Amino acid sequence: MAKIPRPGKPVRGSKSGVPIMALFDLLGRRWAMGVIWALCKNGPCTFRELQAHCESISPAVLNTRLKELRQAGLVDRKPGGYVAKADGYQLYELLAPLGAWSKGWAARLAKKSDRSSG
Amino acid sequence: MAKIPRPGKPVRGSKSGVPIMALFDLLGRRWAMGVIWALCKNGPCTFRELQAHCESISPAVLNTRLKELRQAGLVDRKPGGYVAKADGYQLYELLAPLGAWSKGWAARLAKKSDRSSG
DNA sequence: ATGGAATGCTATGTATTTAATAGCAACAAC
DNA sequence: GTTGTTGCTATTAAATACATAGCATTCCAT
Repeated sequence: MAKIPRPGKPVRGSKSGVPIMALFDLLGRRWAMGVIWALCKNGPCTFRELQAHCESISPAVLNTRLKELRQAGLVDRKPGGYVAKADGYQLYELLAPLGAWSKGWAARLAKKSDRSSG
Repeated sequence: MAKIPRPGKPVRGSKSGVPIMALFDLLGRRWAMGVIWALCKNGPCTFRELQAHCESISPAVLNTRLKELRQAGLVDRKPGGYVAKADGYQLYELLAPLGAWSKGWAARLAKKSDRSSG
């Protein structure tokens, strides 16, 4: 399986292991942010519920992401399903503003493509 | 080349094209956030300067990310180099808190691995 | 205890993405 | 015309993700 990024250790693309680079390595993987998002929005979920919330993630990838997020201390597994830990929620709260911002961004992009295509 | 995610259109892993999912698709690619980070921290950069700031990104990937970020309206190319556009800076400002947070996260993880490995 | 249903997850084969490296075409200075 | 910088492409290999099937375990009703 993929090497799991850890701050302080060399990370993909960074010898320094600066924390933000480790974080970007962790989050810059398919579905990583989506899983945190889904987990924090919907509360504790079973594996299959989480899979449903992510619409079309494959079990292999979900499982890999969950392992990574657990090793990163963001997610925990309890009897009954997966839960975001304190750090996971904090991260979600930092990510949350992106939700609102992305709507404006989408609108601006839509306008732009109006102009360029019609 | 990879399909570029656009809000409002089906995105990898999401039929709905909800803006946040499009954004996650865009940012959930290797180096995407790192490039925005580097560009906004260091100001306008030439291709090769950007490459240097990212330590070890390959030109092919950098070029791909830059194309995507330009299409997403986050980055612009001017004579003399690449610049973050307004949306790019806004996104950077939303991402910036992750920098501080990641240090605490790193510290907590380090403690945890102390406990588990020694 | 047997049948079903849900659970978490692995296995497999294929496609996509990224990496690593070399190198080209355009331009500028000398 | 040589040397250096620029932005970028080509190529080949490795890593990652996808899609699908399916297994082992647990639960519950019968």
